[in-house]
Amino acid sequence: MQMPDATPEKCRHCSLFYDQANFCAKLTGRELVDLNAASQSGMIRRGEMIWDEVLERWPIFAIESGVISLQHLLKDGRKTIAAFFMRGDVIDMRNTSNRKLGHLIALSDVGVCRLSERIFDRIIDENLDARRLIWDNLRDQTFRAIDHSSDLAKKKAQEKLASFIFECSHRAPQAHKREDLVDIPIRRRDLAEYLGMQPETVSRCFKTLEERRIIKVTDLSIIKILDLPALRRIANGARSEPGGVALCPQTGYTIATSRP
Amino acid sequence: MQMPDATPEKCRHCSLFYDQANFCAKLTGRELVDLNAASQSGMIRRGEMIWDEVLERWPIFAIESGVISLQHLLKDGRKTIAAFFMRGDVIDMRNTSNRKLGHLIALSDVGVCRLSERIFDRIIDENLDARRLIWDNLRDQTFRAIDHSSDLAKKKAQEKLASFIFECSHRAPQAHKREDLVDIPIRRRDLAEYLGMQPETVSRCFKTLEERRIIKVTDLSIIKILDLPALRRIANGARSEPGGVALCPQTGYTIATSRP
DNA sequence: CGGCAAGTTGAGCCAGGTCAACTCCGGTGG
DNA sequence: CCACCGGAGTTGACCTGGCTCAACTTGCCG
Repeated sequence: MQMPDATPEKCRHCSLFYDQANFCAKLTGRELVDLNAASQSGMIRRGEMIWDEVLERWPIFAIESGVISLQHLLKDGRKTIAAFFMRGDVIDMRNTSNRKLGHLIALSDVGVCRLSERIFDRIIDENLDARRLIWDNLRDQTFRAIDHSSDLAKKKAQEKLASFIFECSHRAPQAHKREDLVDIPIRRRDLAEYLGMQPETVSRCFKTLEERRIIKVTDLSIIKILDLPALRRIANGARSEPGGVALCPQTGYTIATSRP
Repeated sequence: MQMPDATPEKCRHCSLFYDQANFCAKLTGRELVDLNAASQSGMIRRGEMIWDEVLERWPIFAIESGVISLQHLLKDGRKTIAAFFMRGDVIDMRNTSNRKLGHLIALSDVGVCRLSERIFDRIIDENLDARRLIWDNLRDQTFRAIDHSSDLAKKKAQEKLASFIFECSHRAPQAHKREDLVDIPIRRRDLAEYLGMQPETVSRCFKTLEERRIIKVTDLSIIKILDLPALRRIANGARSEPGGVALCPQTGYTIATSRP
């Protein structure tokens, strides 16, 4: 960016380049040119998966648009969406054991930029800003996954759905965002698989939330939050009493300070 | 290690130092001395939590022994163990949003080494091996969390338990490990919270697996695997038919190659 | 306008949550 | 040494949230 004229043609049309919070925006002109020369961008259509052979050749890639999912398939056909990745996520699939994790399947049409392993590593080595950003992104992925685990573990169907609405809201691109409108970027059935429930149950939960005047489902992909505090309470698992209950009802642990 | 004599006293008794797969083993003598001088090791007893103030001061630490958990508490008192960390894990809790994630609570007596943020960053910047290792560790944490999510999402109680046994087996320190003996480092109730089920259900599942001659529970913390293939099948969700069913029973997706 | 995939609604059922009683253990104090 | 206690784990009986299966509606695309 110190040399805007040198910006590769491809990158000039890529949203990753213009969003300051993304990897490409942190690169110097030279780095961008090098990375771009050795990388390739492409489009994956909804339902397509990234084959292992492709991953072998291009284990690192950035999502430019759309949603891609990491799916597990159980032997008897049950399917789970274990995580999904959106614009700005950089996915590093080196390390064979990780690749056994599941299949990368696009949940919508997805724009990806496959990065050259060699150049990527070189940039990570040399460019502190870029390294920090990648590191933060990976840590975000970690904590997001951990968060999701805890949603799945103990929450009821409605609570999971409420959490999911907030997750969508937080992860949506910052631009043109309205507080009360949330975009659901994936289909109901995928949503169900992500939350570990049945499409029927998802449908029923949306209905209940609408009946309780907490949300309004405008069209299938956009919901409007009518009562944010209520939705937040549900997401946080406040079961019946809206307020008044002690926040930390001593669940058996003797919580003491850890000696420093 | 180029200068073994310079090895700090503390480190000479620390298991992290001797295990080649751990961070400290990758450091040069000088780095180890510097890091050690600015760090402090300590012990956290079971049930104690790491307070936010301590985390503020020491956001990065390595686990030397024991098991520490990241717990969420729902408003109505339900509790979840979202993840747990064991020997060799390096936890980086910088970035405020992550800290809202939950509480770090020891599930057993835990030895930690709190690392100086400054020196840690310096080493990461300078030492390629160390950086790679930390990066891999973080990526492991990510994929482990994702894996765990998918366990929670679609698996039945027994299947989750089977998966958990394998998780314990994989994560156990490499040394003195026998193929068929698995150490369960946490209590039943914590296990239940990790797997999103009730202690009663955990107990019942262990019983069923014993009755089916798949495992043997020697004492509460050690189980012996009697029929590994069967256990693996259960963990992978092969519902009834042990074999013969098609592995990928086309569940609706048109799976096509992604254009490279 | 037909055809197909996605989503919704309804009815019935069961895995696992819930509650209560009981056992087993290690620590403590008389 | 034994009686007592409290916390962890187990067992049993019951009940319910959400899964299942099937029929229906809606929306999209050629």
